Amino acid sequence: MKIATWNVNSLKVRLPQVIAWLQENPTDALCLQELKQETDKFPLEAFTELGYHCAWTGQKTYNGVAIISKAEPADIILNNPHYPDLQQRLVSVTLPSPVGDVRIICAYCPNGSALDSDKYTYKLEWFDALHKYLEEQLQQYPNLAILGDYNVAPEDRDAHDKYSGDILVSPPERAAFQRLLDLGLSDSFRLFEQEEKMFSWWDYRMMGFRRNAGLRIDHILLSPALKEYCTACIIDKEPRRNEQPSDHTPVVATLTF
DNA sequence: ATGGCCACGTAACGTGGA
Repeated sequence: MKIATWNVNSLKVRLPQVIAWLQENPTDALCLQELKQETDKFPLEAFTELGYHCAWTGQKTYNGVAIISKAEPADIILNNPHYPDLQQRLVSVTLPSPVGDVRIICAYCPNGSALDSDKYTYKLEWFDALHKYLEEQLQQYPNLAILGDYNVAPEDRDAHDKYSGDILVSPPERAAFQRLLDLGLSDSFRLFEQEEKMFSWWDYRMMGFRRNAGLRIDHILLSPALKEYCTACIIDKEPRRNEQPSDHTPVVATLTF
């Protein structure tokens, strides 16, 4: 089973790239963030033609998340029942697997903007609410994976030099991320030996990708039960080389049952 | 040369992203 996450920064613009990527990389569950389109504008047919099912929620201009899956999703939950939020950032589904149900959660965590911003406060609150939701979901679903754009680089090695103490790497943000790990979740990327300076996002400006001036902020977290089946986690930098790329690139985990 | 962005909505910039 392959599961993946990709912040596409506008599904309207990136749809051909997502379709091409899926054709090259058959994936059991692909979590997309930043659809930037209303729920009823979602290009369902493009995915159904490829044999995929979809669960999604969108809004105009901002946010929006989707889970594209080979199997039909069950028990779909949109947003966080513990956190009334107009911003569409969370979708959860259950998929079948050889070892039973697997809960897949797709998250687009807030950016936070700046340390003195109201958006930063919102970000930390949002993480607290996510923690509560995950705690509950983990009790219900031992096989759980939460994939998405966390907008947190967990450690110094996950950030290019120029980032220190600022937004995306500040201690409170890292603590919020760590509290998720403290639920028993594992950062699948760190289960394996990896090259140094591996990032999942690069600024469009200042030749960020060329200089590899990036951040690792897109993660796949696995519950203790699911972690046992994880045999690989890679960052696929190829789509970042596309014409008109997203500033994020996919992260892919392999589960071998 | 040490910097040069991108997408959206509404109509030439302002906002947000990270």
